Amino acid sequence: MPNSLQSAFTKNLLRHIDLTEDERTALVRLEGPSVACSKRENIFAADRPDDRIAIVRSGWALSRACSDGGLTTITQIYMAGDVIGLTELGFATAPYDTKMQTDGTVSVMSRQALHDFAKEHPRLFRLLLSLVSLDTAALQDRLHAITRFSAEDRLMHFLLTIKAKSEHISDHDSDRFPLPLSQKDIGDVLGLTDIYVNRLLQRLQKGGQLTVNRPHVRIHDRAFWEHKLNFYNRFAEVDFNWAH
Amino acid sequence: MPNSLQSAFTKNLLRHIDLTEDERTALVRLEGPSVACSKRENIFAADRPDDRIAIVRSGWALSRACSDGGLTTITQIYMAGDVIGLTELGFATAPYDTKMQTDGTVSVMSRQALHDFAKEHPRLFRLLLSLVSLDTAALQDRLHAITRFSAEDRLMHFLLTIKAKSEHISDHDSDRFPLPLSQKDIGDVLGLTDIYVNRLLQRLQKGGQLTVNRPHVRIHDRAFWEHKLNFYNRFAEVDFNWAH
DNA sequence: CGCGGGTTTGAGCCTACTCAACAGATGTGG
DNA sequence: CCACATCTGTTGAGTAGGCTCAAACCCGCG
Repeated sequence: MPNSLQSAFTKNLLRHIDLTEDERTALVRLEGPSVACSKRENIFAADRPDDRIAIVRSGWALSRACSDGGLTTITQIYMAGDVIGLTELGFATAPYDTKMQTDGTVSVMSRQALHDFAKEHPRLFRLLLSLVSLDTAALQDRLHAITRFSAEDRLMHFLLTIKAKSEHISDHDSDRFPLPLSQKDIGDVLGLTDIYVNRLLQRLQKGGQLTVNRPHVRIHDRAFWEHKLNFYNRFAEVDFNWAH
Repeated sequence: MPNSLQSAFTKNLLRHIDLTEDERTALVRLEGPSVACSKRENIFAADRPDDRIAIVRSGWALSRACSDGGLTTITQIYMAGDVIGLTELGFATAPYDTKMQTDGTVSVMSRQALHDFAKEHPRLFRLLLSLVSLDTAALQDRLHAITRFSAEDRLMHFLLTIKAKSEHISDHDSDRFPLPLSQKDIGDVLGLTDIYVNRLLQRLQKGGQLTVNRPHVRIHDRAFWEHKLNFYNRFAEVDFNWAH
């Protein structure tokens, strides 16, 4: 199969292991057909039982936790090749709303299909679990950052994480990377107000540490920031020995 | 097998499904022998490769994220019956330090053993994944609380979570529950200073909302707090239909 | 009895928030 | 294609929730 026709999901797995022809077709079958989803469109709703999972083929999706009073937190960020729903297998109804953040395409399938897939291809399923654990570790890193870092450090930590994740998904070596989030959204990731995010972004730009060129961002001295924040690139660390 | 001899882990699973005799013995074999661990003893270290997982038989264990400057965050709280390491399968080295918080006992096993277990008992393995997802949801709830709640609400949210989790593990219906954490530790969960935690606890006690009787705590009007905070008891929601 | 870990109290300060207003983009319907 | 509404970004001024620093206290333990 020509490389260009492989889904982001398949490419994601190929980055870590070789796939047999059989496994490739199983992946294609698992993903099934994809549907176009436009910005803001709902994928999973936290108020309606839904026994499915989804794979993002293109675009970004976000999960949000909301409580009354308009307090919202963006709990997860999904990019092309990510699976939505693997951390929600124990729930009849998704714990959070998940919506498209950009236009994109998504494949939706039943948990049953995943179940069957796991039975046929235990090795791939284990790889999937390993990849999920990267996101969980990144989530805990973010928890630590939000819990203990200053606002500026939180912002930089977030930008480093997005950079790390987006280059894990599609390796482009430039320091430039996409960030299709409003300042309000960034605040909802970091626990800051949009106004303060604005001031931080300006300060970083005036200090020559960052260039914002919506919807793209460039970090000027990545290594310096990674060192300063003790940043671990969780997505670069995948170990898959246990599965063989 | 007499009920009293079953491990906390087995009891945990039994709360959700019936087990065949075969499955019970497989669980016993998976857990293997347990070792006593005293307070503060290390289980997994973030600086040494370790290809294992652990099951807590008794006592509490905590994972901590630390960065220089003494900033630490408690990322996970493990109680009897919990599995440590299922969210770290993609790492050769554990992303965080995990230590006993109280004296207790723990069973340690290789990922390979888990792998074999999953092959033999896919149904139980899926249940395990479902249970892991509860903790991940609780983690995201905590992220939301820390991100957007006031210090007092964060504290109450945390107490509700501990209460919910501890009664999920061993059902006692009293409003009293164990909390073997210092005020500094609580601060490390919530992103507050020990001093401020102290003031909050006193305020709640003086307001007649809470009784602290170390190492136990009693919430006086749980329903009121759950309503006020929009609290979801994730541990009460387990759905396991997808696995059958 | 001295020591260390944990808790308690007080005083002052700073980070990040609130409120308010405007400017620029984006989008939508007529 | 314009007019209006909405969303996003920008700027200023004042505020407060939770922090810092410092010191005392309590209690179990060697």
